[in-house]
Amino acid sequence: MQTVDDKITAFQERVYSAITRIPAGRVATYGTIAKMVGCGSARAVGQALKRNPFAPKVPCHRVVSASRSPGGFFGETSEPAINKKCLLLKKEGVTFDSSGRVNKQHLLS
DNA sequence: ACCGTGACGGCGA
DNA sequence: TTCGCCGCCACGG
Repeated sequence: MQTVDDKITAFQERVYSAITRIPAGRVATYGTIAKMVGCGSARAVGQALKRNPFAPKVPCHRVVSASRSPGGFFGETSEPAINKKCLLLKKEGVTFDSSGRVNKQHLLS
């Protein structure tokens, strides 16, 4: 990955790489990604994602919380940002329940 | 080098 | 089932 010369740690690059593996119409939880990169903390993944310098390259919108909550979007947990994220997922074929939570059937292992 | 913060997760009330 | 608290990891100041 050398699209930009941003200086990021190997950990972040690792996280981005894992997220890139997520197919459209599917979503993964921060915890799952954490395990992928060999980390036991989903928080660390969130930190890396919020810094995501590869915005369109890395589909961060396909990453949700284990509670099936949308999570955040570009460092913003506000309604508008989340709304945009959910809209993108819906576009990819992801469905949500009445509570606004992602259906687990879309969860990637 | 140290402390505080944060797109979370799991357990308990 | 929902709300709250504590715990983990990595990063910025």
